Amino acid sequence: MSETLKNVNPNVSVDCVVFGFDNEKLNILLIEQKMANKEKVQFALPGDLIVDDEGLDDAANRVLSEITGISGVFLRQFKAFGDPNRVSDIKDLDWLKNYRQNPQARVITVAYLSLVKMDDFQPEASSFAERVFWQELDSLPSLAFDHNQILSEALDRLRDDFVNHRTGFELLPEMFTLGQIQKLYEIILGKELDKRNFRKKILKEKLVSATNQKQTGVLHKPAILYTLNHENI
Amino acid sequence: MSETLKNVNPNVSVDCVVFGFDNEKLNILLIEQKMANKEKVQFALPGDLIVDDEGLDDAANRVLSEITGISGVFLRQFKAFGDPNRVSDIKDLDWLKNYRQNPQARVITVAYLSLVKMDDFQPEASSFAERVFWQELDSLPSLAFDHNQILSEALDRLRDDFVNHRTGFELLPEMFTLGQIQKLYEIILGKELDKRNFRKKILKEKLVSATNQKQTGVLHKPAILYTLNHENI
DNA sequence: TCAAAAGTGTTAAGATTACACCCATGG
DNA sequence: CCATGGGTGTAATCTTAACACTTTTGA
Repeated sequence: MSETLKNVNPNVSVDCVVFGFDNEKLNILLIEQKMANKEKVQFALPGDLIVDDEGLDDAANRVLSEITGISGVFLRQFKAFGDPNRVSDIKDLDWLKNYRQNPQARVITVAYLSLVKMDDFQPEASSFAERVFWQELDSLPSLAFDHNQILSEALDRLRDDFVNHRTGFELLPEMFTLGQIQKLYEIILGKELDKRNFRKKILKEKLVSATNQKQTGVLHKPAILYTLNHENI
Repeated sequence: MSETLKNVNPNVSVDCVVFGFDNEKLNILLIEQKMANKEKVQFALPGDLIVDDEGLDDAANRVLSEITGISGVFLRQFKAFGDPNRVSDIKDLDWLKNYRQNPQARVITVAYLSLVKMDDFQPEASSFAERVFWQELDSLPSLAFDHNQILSEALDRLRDDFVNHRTGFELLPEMFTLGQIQKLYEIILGKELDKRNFRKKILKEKLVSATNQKQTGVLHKPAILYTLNHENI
């Protein structure tokens, strides 16, 4: 570890909640902690202490990249978590003793949120991660620290941003069908939508433009392919 | 100062953006820094380092109370600010040397937001505040650190919360007229609203109930007084 | 009688919701 | 010929926006 060189701030960390979309379900990027005692292994969000000459946004990008190999995603700050006991649960003690100079230090974490296409990224574990993997959101394990709580608040915020601030379109392929974009909405919002009403709305808002191409090789009527209208998002 | 006793965390502070409503304008609670050299005095948001056994929300309430005497307000976290140079501007050096054990320490601040009725609070300066006062939002001075930026983001968030999450009704007196509530909206949103449409909407949403009382002593047709419907907010 | 804010309805346009059938393709 | 998802329109309801005159009071 290069922590001694980098002048780590012992009191402030960042944690990254990266949602991944695979056209079917929402997933969440988790790490398995690297521990000598296999019984003490836990799952966690990728996150680590910041270093003293970087901003919070930079720290979030660096940490995500160092632990999971994922870089170039848009990470958005959503909340700071600062319960004085958030890193003093007995379950987390072994990990802290292994990886923190001062395991008792109180740590405030600034949580970041992102939503990506799973296909675009090949997570590779490094640093204190034994393994990095995508976990389906509807079968989440219990996580280290207060990471279940952070994740739950992240999901609320993700949905809010998706409807109110039109984020999330970057999840679509270059060309896509109206069925695909509807499915994206349904998965993120966790509910079904009316096909005709959905199409009317998307087309009226001019979020997408039809190309002159169609799907091929599908076992049903091929759909018209659309592209994003970046100006109107 | 009791900082040495309280085990202050040198790296994390809270700052409180308290908006005050006086039925006419939006104001903001500022302090004037206590400094021997009167030429170095600056205005700032009330804020200070956290201590190590309190949560962030608790810290915000404590700090606001210690510096300004104001307590019992609902403070809502809205963003962490962590630019590595946010407390290293030359203009802030004298204050830091006077009041911080380690003036070079990098400080991440967690910013809180509140909106109160000015009449309900009598700010009283203590700690490093020479003076505490309400400043009209449309004639803001230049502030210490990055406090102008924090304030600007707080205002965006205040407006967003006001329309989307129905906060702010606590600013009304026990009984109020529809004209008063409309003015509240107009001041916070910074724009005029149509009287008939506004009334229709407020009444349809059942946010308020008419009482059988009216204004007295006004130089115009007396208005019906309303109370809040707390269930529907 | 004047000034000041209260109070009041209608219309047009746009947005939202509910709902059912035929179409084109590959297997 | 069948299974699959693609594609389409209408009517009812609700929401939003624009707009002007009369009322009640105290000075």
